[in-house]
Amino acid sequence: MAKVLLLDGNSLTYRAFFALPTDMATASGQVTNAVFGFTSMLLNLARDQQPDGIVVAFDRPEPTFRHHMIPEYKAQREPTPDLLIQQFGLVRDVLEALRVPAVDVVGFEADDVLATIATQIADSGDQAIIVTGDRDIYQMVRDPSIKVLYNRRGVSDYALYDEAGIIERTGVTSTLYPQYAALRGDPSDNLPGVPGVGEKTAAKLINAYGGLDGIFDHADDQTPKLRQNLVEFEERARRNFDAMVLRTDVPVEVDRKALKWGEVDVEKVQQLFDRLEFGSLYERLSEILGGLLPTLASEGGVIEAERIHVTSASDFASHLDALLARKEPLSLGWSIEPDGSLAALSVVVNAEVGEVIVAEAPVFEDSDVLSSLQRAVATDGIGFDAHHTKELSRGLRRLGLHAEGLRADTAIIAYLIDPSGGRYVLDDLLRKYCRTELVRNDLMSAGQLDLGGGSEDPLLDVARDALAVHRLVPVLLQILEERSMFWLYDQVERPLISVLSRMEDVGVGVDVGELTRMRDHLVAEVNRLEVAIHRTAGREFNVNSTKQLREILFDELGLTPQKKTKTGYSTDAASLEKIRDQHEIVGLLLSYREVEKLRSTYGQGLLDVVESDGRIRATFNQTVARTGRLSSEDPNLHNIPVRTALGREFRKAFVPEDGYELLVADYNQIELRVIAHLADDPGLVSAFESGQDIHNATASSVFGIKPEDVNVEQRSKAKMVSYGLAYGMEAYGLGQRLGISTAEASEILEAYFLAFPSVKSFMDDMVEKTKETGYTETLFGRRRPIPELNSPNFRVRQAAERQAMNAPIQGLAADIFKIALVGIDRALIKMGARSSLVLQVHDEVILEVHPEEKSEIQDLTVTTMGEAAELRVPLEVNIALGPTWAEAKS
DNA sequence: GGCTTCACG
DNA sequence: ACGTACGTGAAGCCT
Repeated sequence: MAKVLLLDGNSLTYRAFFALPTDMATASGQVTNAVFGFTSMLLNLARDQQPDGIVVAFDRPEPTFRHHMIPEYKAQREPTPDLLIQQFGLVRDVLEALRVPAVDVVGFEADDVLATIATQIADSGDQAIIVTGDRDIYQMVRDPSIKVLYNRRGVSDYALYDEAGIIERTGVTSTLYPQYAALRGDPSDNLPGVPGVGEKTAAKLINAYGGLDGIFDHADDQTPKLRQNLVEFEERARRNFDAMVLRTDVPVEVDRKALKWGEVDVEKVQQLFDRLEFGSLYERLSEILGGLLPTLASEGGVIEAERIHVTSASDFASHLDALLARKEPLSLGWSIEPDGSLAALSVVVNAEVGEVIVAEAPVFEDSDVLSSLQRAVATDGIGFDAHHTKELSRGLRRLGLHAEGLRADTAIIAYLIDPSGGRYVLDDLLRKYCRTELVRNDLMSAGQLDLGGGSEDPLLDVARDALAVHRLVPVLLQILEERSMFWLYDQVERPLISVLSRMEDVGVGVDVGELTRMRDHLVAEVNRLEVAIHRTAGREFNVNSTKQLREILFDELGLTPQKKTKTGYSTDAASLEKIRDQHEIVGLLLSYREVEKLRSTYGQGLLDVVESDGRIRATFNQTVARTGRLSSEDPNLHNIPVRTALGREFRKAFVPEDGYELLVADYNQIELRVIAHLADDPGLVSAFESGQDIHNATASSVFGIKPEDVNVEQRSKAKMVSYGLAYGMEAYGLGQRLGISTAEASEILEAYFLAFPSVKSFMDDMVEKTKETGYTETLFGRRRPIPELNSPNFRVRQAAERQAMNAPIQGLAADIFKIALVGIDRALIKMGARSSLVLQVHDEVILEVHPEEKSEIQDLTVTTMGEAAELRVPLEVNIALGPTWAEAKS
């Protein structure tokens, strides 16, 4: 039998407000007496009653009566003070953080809602305890399923009533209480009853005649004075009665399965209780929850590395062995030399006293150290936690160690919790999630000169990192669990770290000779074009300077400016394209821009980063893109040219290891398929199921013509619409890109939404849902907060709406792709392949495959990618092999 | 370090 | 009247 506490939010907050002084306020001046009192009551109740669930109901007047935010409590009272009104919002915030449902129903008061819910609970065989300072609720008491915890006064004076208790207190049974109260009135509420009828008389009359009807039928039997009052005030008593009877048919449904007291939103509780300066309540809550909450900063949370052992190899190995015997995951800190080798490693020994062991590079050459370390970080070992483990695992790999036993990567988890969170520096995370400061300067004695250039003691910092990780891990893991994001972490992001780590190590082969030839050719072209541009302009200038270029084009040559940027007229390609006819220079500039871009970013840029073994090793970021995608830097291998013939040449310079081939596989239209799935649009789904060219099919639907009659132009328009739509594009933008008028673009858009109506409603629903929750969510639980959705700035809000439409689409595509990547890697390991993954580009994977493994890997790649997720439409994969990236593109 | 431009999905 | 497609990273100019 479950026990549920039902609280009257209005009544209790009201009581708390008048019981506690209003000078109780935060440093910033917010009065908190009522919200404090209410929260304190709730925590006491939770502690004393040990309920399974808690629900809080609030009054919700009809909108027409809304001259006040809440009704004047019990009608005839003085207006509710503003200081109290302010705090109702805070009470709701507290409830949200505690994950206690707050219920209100338009047109009903809290006690009607509670009466209804209590009846539902009782009917299903569970127990309800209603907590309120309003005596009307007495009528709801039923043995044994409904009890009332009546708040007599203040915040801690309660009486628990069962049926016997009600009879003892009032002299009548709970069911007769409304009639009793109607007669005697409620002096404390200024509600008059029948004069001359007090508690005793009311009870006597009710019990003698069974109710108001009987009493008024027998009025003649009473003493003359009583009789006269009864006759005179019958109508008042009956009115009282009508107002007194609680409704048990309020349209309200509480999800009983979700009713679980105790699973609080740790992050929100921390933030809110910190803001409200509820340090003591936070401690009490933590105690009630069994000490699960991390310390608040206001409680003086500071951690410091107290004792550091920089040990010899044998010391370090034996320390590690002792730690291994504990069978608990190690908390590690690390630092890496510029060359990528492991510089230092730290391990928490005793977090309480800040004891950490640290070892420096030469120690890692020792075979005992290596074997102990390998046991620590192996899959079948006890595992480890650390920050940014991709870099750590690359450092360990250079020592011949396989760090596959990762449990928590604090950077990755922090990213999953909030992908907009910036750089994920340990100190910041510790402050944010543990309200704890990491002491970074204890060796820096006063008067010592800071010469700059980093920390005064890098080894100590490495030790502190390990302590920070140790503190953070339980908090972060709990948040993942609370948000049902553990699967995404454990099955996708965590294994992906190792995949990316090895891809970075493997790198991708480059034909330096080919690349150099291309670069040289481009340099010559750029020079040729530059001369031509200077000649045409009539003088020399820096063509790469938009500022100087603006002068030439718009001042000296008098060309027509198209649009403005923050600093002046734009010279971007779209603008230049429009004025191509106005002057010979424009075409030259467009060519120059194309060639110069290729020369600098790709020709020179790639040559600059080729390593001595003829390979390029980029960094694949897993904590950058807010949608869940990966990114690539140093160099960016996600934007190697492909759209123009000249640019595409660069892909010929991407080659496999000698004797291998490149295998390229990409998803066909994955984002559109994701839209079809999410919107569940019949037209779009069937277009994909039929297997025909999707843009052709779309054009056919949009323009109302047969698929075979669709011309190139119509197909490209349809394609543009399909993609633009995933970004929340409007008619203007479509028009710009199609080179047609906004009106014409608007017609095409309308036709599209007419042909695929679910797509439109899906987009609208996304924005609506995100406004409510504050974040978008993919099918696999990846979240992206979009707070700007409620911005008062129209422009900001509109941009946020587009993000809310796009994030679930791009995010789900990213989820699917990551799942596929992990799956492919796993399959390669399982078959013991010599072939390796070398690149990934959002929906495309590139492997270098050994000829003998070709067909097996081709099969497993197609299968793994195709089965990465089960959508309403098939996931189609294009795959091809070749001697270069260019030639392996189908 | 901000701005502009442009490469990719 | 204004602004107008999501997500990245790099090069180069300029303050």
